Amino acid sequence: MLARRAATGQNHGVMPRVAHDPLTKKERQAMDLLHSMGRATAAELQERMPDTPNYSAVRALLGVLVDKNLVTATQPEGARAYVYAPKEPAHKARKGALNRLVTTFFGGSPVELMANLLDPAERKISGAEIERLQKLIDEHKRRKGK
Amino acid sequence: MLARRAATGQNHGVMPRVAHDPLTKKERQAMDLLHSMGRATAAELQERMPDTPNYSAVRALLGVLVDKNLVTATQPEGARAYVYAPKEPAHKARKGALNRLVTTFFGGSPVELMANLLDPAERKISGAEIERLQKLIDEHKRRKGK
DNA sequence: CGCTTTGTGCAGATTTTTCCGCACTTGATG
DNA sequence: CATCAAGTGCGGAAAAATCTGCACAAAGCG
Repeated sequence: MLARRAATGQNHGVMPRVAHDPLTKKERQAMDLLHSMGRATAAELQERMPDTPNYSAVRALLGVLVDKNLVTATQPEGARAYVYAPKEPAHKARKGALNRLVTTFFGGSPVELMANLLDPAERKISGAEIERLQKLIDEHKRRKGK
Repeated sequence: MLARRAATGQNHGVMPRVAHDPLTKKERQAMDLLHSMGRATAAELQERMPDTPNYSAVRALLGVLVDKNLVTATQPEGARAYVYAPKEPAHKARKGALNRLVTTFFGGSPVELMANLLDPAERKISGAEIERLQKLIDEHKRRKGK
């Protein structure tokens, strides 16, 4: 695929689509999956896709993602199948998603979000985890306070 | 609109589409806005929509959301224009979004997420906020720890 | 009243997404 | 070497989403 090569390596002739327009339904699914998986081949992704679409369909989907410059496709040395991965570094993607969530659901207040995570009697958080969290907060206090 | 009436009130004949299938691009935008706004008329929503689509387009969009049973359309007593609002109670919507985020970006670890919110030297959190957070944690410790 | 504004209810047209098939290539296998 | 399995690169077709343009109703107003 021409587009893939262009997106993966340095591209000259063809400026890839700007695409800060939100993603398509399937595109979003694929991206989320890729983010949680780190990287995957078309086949691997297909497995975890809702309604498991046709292999060709998945490949096509990945193709547009590559065209949009959101995903890289690289061919591992000894392997035949392309491996796809989100182009945006994980930490940035996280930050973005987090900000979006905070503003659309928690009126811009991160603590409000955290409250939600802590509160609902859902023992989702282990003691050890809480300790870690406590340390983070201490740290934060130290850095900021005085 | 027939569909709207059916969705808003008790619907007999027509089972609305199940629709926990992911939302469309525009649908997602609209839902997010509605969530952050609480409620809005078609015109109000239109204003805040990216690329400000045609009024008819917005109305159509809202229409499908109503059909999918994700949004209610009610006609306030003295007013002419319908007012649209997310059907799912805010706290549930939040929880859902949060869970999704945690699993797709933070390997299922809420604390990892919080760390991200605390860490990056981004003074997003005021001292007072931190205090509140600290209290929440104390609370959590008390409830859980023996 | 007439006129203007703001909305509603369709019914399609248009544009995007999404899906699929097929010819071809390549590595493995017996 | 013949055959299979797994991939790839298109090229459209099929389905969905999105947008738009009326015609008509109800209020607001000079």
